[in-house]
Amino acid sequence: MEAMDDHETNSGGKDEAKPIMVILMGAPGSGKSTFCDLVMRLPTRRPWVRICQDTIGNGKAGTKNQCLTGAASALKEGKSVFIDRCNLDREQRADFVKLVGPEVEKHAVALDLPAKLCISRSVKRTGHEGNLQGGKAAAVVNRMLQKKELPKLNEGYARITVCQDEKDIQAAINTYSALGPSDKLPLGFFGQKNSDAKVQLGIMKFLKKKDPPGCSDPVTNVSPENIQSHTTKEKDSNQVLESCEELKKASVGSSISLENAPTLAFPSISTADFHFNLNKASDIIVEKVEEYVNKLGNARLVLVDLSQNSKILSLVRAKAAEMNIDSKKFFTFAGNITKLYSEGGLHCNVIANATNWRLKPGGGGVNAAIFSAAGPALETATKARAGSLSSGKAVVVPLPSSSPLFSREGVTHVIHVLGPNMNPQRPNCLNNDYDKGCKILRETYSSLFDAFASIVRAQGEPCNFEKEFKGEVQLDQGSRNSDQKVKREAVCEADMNKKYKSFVKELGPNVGSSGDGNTDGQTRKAWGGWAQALYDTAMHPERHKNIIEMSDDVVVLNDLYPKAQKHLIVLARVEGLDRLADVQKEHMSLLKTMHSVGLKWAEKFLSENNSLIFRLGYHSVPSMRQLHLHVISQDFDSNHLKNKKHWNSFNSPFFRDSVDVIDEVSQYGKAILKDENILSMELRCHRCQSAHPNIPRLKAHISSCQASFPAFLLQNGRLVFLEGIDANH
DNA sequence: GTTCTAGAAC
DNA sequence: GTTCTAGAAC
Repeated sequence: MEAMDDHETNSGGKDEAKPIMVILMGAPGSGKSTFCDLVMRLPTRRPWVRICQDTIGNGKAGTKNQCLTGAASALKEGKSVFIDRCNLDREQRADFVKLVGPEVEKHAVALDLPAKLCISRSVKRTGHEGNLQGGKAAAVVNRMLQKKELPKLNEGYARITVCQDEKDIQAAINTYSALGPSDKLPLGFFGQKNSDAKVQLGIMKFLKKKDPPGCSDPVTNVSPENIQSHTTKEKDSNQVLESCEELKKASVGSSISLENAPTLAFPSISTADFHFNLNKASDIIVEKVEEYVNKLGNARLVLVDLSQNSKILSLVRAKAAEMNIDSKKFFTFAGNITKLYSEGGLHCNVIANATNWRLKPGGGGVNAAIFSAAGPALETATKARAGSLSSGKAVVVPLPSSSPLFSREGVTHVIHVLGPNMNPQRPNCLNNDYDKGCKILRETYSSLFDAFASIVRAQGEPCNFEKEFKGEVQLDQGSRNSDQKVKREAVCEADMNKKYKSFVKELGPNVGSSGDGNTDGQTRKAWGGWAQALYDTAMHPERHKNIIEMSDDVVVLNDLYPKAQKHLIVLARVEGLDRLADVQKEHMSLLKTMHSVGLKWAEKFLSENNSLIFRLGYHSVPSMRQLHLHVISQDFDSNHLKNKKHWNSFNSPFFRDSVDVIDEVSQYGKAILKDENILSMELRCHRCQSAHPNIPRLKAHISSCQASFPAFLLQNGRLVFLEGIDANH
């Protein structure tokens, strides 16, 4: 909570007094009323009004509407308000956020204290305004806490403070009581999450379905999106169940937002240590962003600076607005670039590092911060890519999964860039030659955005897919510089050994007949002996039992290790069609046949058990040779489902729905594949999307979760279930 | 794909 | 101490 300990108020601007609305949230007993009392005790500061649902009814139980009316009129009078009610879930808070326009800054202060503490306080107290005391309190608090959703920036708050202990609360009280009538607080997300949170972070966060869009406020400097489920820490299974219900509501009608999109977070290059003129730099940033932002499909660019009062951010913001740059695809963000997800809820899979020519840690600023946050893994991986960097250039470093930036923040790549130096105190200064400086800075941003584009393309984002097939040259900024080792393969450093081993294996006797050659520059694993079973079944079905249907095109068999009550495989019988990556337009009719055969079986199972729900699809990177379609019921009730890979191979974008594959192949001539790396991402319920720390807990949860499936799965026939039987239940 | 198991996490 | 994961062998 460094920010609050410093009493970071900014009374610099002589703005006229502007009221703010502070929405408190916390269980009974968390200390909301005390919080307000303590802040308001100081008469010299900002005029405050406390809107408390327990007292607003004048003896009778107050209503939410009374609170809304009360808050609106206080704000109209120019007073700042505290909304003192539990406000534990998003829906409860939403009406207050919507109450007034962007002219009133909305803050959230969450008093997120241990349940035990709130309960013991509630049980003990007498004379509570809401008359919640004694034995009943425990049950009520418990029930309420199960609904708890920590506030997120995308609900519309300019500032969020999460307090998890008394020290945090005191700091927040200090912050708000020191706030004069025209002072402004730094915006963004403040407050530590429990470091022992059970939430596993992985790349999933870039891919998961999101809250409905539309909460973005172009005036503020915060991301329009935020974390979905940091609230799952320490939840017991009951609580998770409860939150299913909430998510169920939330998932109805939600649409896919850009939060899934690949995102590059970058600092302003050369304007800190290298003293580049801010005005000129902001022109170049906006110019380059405008040039690239529409070439990047859905991918997003985010300019990040540590300070909310950052001059470069406000310059760029103003110029970007002038140029009408799509604020969903480009925005500024005040926060620590190494903690964008964990502290700011912003998902950035790629971050740029303004580094030094030696590509070494240290030197202060962003470079020191990124190297330090990423751990030694980044240094090693960087060394493997390049030994030095010249200005104007960029080098892409895939971040090993061992790096905390990868596991905690979900950063998969760091792009090092070196901008022009205008600081005479530093080596290679351009002596105020801004002609040259601007030219190099432009080149730097081009290198950066090209490098990002190459990552986006390599990840096969649908939005960029078409371009890839129009024969655009794959840019690999990282291997362009002459003074560095050329490593074309965009694989994680951590995978190098494995890949090398499998390459060596490939030379051995185990190689399958249909070449494991390199198409499109990607290394392919050789098939182990154990991986040939399906191939053999396809070629010689007569040698195998367990086959339930056979034709010239396909063989259908029960999966030997079913991962659900019903799990079968529709196997293609074409020689040389080892996996989805081999599928081309010429296989369209085969794909359709496989789909209809799979569908027929799903329908047969449905006729026997109408509560089943099926999904048909392929693994992006199968373990077994020979193209096969999985037809799997969505109960995942099976002892064979044992690990993360099992789960994620059926419940992440790694699983490619047959309907989508058919669309993609017909449109682009091949299917979009996801990397195996995503199999190590966090475990989330396929229905309510709640996160779970391990497989046993996940399985316990899914055995009873009845939440609606995400909207994505309910579309385009991705899920197969009986008409009239609602897949939501 | 599974099985086995060391050692991390609890 | 037990549970769980993840890597290697097959």
